[in-house]
Amino acid sequence: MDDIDQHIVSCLVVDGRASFREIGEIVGLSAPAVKRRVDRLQASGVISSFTARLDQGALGWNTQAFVNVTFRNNVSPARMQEALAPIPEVVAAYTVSGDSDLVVHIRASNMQHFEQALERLRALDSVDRTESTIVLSTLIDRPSPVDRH
Amino acid sequence: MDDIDQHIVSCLVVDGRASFREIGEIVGLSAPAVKRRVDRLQASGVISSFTARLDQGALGWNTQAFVNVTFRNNVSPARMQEALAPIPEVVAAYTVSGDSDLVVHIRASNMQHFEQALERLRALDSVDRTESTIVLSTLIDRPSPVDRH
DNA sequence: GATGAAACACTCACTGT
DNA sequence: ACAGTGAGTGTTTCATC
Repeated sequence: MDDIDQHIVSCLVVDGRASFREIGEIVGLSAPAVKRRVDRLQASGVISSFTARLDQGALGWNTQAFVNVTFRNNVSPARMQEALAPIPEVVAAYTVSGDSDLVVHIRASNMQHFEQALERLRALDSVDRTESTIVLSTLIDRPSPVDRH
Repeated sequence: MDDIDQHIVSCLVVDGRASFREIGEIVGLSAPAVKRRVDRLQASGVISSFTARLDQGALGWNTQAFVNVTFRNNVSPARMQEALAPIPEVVAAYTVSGDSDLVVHIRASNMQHFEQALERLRALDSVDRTESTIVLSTLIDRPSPVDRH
């Protein structure tokens, strides 16, 4: 992972469908050389996948919330992940330090739909309390930077 | 935005670099027909961009937190967005209903780096109080579903 | 890492429905 | 309005140096 790799990755974050030749021109490499590096970056897991970013508002998923979950007893992160993965409305989940044990980011089409998803959450074993923070609007939502730090 | 569009979009979420011919085979269309639809989906904003998803842990950005921000006075979302955009550590920001006014998702390379970013946040005009929730581990982080709801 | 060549994909204008 | 076809161009992907 040298400077050129970093440059290639930042190109692909900006445009995930950029051609290898195009990237090569920017970073000063031939297309096959870029391909080999991208293949290596994917194999090593630095690039986990390529995806289309959607404007969720543009197709109906207008309701989102952060749900702080508190457990009754100790639950392993692995078991919690298993339990959350089947709920499609859960787009992200993090174990956290602080008042609650888990922060779950939920996306739904509307409040009724959100309530359904929340009920599925609350029905999970060991869930003691949930506290929802409804999102009013998304100000920023972007990939994290690749830059050196 | 019919069923075929939805199918195409879900293909592109799974693999953002899939070829139009490949997608066409799955959804039962020719490559040019798929391209025309993808172009239209981008123009209409349903697909906002294509990007590489990175494993942030794999290159050093191991610290993340949710910061609940409370304002002293009323601040317009637009002005808040302007103020937050230049801070690279801010990967997401939402106005919310509840105890605080804003939830800011911050990613940094370590605690010291996070503290720097937090100080930049706290230095913004009209920021009254911040309350940070440190993320211990990421259980789930995935694109939201495209399915009908 | 570069080059060259073959296979493949993209993209256009055009045609048909 | 939308899908398919065909042709020209550009891109990917090898093997080789």
